[in-house]
Amino acid sequence: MPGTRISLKDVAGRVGVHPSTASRVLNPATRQMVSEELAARVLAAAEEMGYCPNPFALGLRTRRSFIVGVLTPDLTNPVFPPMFRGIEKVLAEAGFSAMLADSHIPGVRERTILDKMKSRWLDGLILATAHRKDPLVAECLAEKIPFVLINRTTDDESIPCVVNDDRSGIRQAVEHLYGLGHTKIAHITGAQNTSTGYARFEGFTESMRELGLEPEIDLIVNCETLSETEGRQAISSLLGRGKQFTAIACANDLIALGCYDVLRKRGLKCPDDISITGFNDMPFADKFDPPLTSIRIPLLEMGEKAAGLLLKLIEDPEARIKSEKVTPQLIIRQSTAKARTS
Amino acid sequence: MPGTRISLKDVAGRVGVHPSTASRVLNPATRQMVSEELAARVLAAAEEMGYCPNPFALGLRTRRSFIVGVLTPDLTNPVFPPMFRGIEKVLAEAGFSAMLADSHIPGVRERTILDKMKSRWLDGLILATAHRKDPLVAECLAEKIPFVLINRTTDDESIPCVVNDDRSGIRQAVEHLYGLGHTKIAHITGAQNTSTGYARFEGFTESMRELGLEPEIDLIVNCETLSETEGRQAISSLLGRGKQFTAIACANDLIALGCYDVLRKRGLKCPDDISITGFNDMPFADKFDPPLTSIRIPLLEMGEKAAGLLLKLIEDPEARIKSEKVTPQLIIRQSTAKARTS
DNA sequence: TTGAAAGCGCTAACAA
DNA sequence: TTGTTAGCGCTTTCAA
Repeated sequence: MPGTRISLKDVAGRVGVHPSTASRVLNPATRQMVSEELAARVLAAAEEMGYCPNPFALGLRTRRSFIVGVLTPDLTNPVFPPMFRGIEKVLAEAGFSAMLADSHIPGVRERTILDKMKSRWLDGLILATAHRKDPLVAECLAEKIPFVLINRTTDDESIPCVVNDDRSGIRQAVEHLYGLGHTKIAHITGAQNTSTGYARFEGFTESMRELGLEPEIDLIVNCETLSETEGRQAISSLLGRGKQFTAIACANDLIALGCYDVLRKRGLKCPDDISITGFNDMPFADKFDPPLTSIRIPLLEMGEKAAGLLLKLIEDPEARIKSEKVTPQLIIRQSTAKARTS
Repeated sequence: MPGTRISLKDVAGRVGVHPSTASRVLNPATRQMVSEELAARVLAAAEEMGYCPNPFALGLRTRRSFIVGVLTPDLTNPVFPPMFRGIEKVLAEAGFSAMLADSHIPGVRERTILDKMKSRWLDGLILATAHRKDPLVAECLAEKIPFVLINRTTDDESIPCVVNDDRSGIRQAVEHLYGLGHTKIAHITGAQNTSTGYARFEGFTESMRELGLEPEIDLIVNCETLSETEGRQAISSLLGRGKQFTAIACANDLIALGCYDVLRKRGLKCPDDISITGFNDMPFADKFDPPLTSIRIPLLEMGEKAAGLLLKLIEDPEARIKSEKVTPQLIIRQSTAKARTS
């Protein structure tokens, strides 16, 4: 940026030492090579002159940018801003900045974005875009790029990630519904090629069986995208099958909202006719009509943890990183109620 | 990033030319200096070898990073993700990337973030954090940093910005309420040290007067932060004043949601007892209870325009940039209804 | 403990 | 039209 451009040479000149000496002082790791008295003078001069290392020159030498790339699949999905905030907070504390790209359109744009991020020599990547089998993840792995997955992971469990315990989440929803007397419970899934969609689906069938309820194939509908639109289609399909059910466990809040639309349009009442649970506990879920029972995920914490893992990995690319799984919590509101005994 | 690190020298070596020749070919602006035949060979080699310029070396020479910094005051406020998406889209098309920082806590963190962004030699800045008198904006101006304001502007109208026509927005709300028979209309403002809060307040009093309604000081409450919490406090204060009113024009949807809470807790009905309008038309405003009448802002378009202006400014820092004002639109839902004639 | 010198990869002024 | 050279600002080896 324009303005003050004080170089190391300027600082060194002011103190009357060689630039390399000034460099040694300004780098904490090499500071003890320099006499205390000199170091103090250099430090004072640097401070006074407002010295600030040129990131290009620094990067050219050290191949480090102190920039981390963050890839989100859809920033307007309210789960991502808190995650990003957590990420950025931890990064900033460590002197890193975050480059954010929102792929929005899956597939082609993800590819482009990754290429661009690679070309920028970032120090690492946080990917919120992973699929269960993801060529981009495989590529990062092959190229030994330090990276961490967040929110979703891949089938390869060795990859460092920070995810929510989706099985636990959906189980809490199913048990809650069962506790209200529901036995005919439908599930609208998330995309099965994402770990979240898949884990929630598996968690659903598992917990149903544990309760002695056989999950019925006619009561499960797939959604490829977590959106209101797909939610509307899904519940319409469900209602069209003529199979009775009194509750739906949705893989996501947006899908639940899509269900709200269709129920209202068809004159059905939630929760009187059909109970609905969401997933994510998005902001203002308590303001919906009816307030949505959902699964709260510690999003900020996930972001912080992901950034923490990545920083470790950047420091030592060979480090054994332990993935983290955070625990979600059922938030009961008014979209779920006792099953009608009709 | 690790992996392939093909330098210009490598490409030149393969073709058997001097690195500077290869450089000339790879830079479209200087390509015509090189014979077509040679240029083609260099281009082919670069492509084949997957050459990608080292951004540090490039930046060191050209002082350009092709990175733009974006500062938001609160990314979890749903107006910002669409803006960011618009920004990033236009930037990406021009080969730029976006560094995002969310100040969250106003004041101190904004300062830190700006300092860090400056230290990174970004090519420009998009600030969504501006206050009417903003020392950071003044600083960017003084240091001749290319920057554009988005969403909010400052009192100094010469600064390039992309804002919404807030006066028009609030006027639409007031006229809508008036059309429903409301004459005792309250206003919960946004922070008066932001252009949005101030313009909405001014727009409110202006349009009230134009309708022959004198805005009453007792029916106007200030909010410093656009949050549900402050909205709750504001409407509580309003209700406590004992002055009658049948409608509230809120400066923001979050404030309106805070109002919902208090009304419900006190057993008052919206819109039966009190009509409420929001501002921003946040996602899912149609799903609230009741669906919120609000002012829709073309957020994506604002982001795109802001990025467009900034790119112009980066290309020519002396360019005369014309600020843009986008037009909002009233979206009528069920939080507003005919005034009771009691 | 400090200074000198080389070089990271690139561009641009100057030479040929 | 192409090659040579210098240098952007920094770190790091080597020498003193």
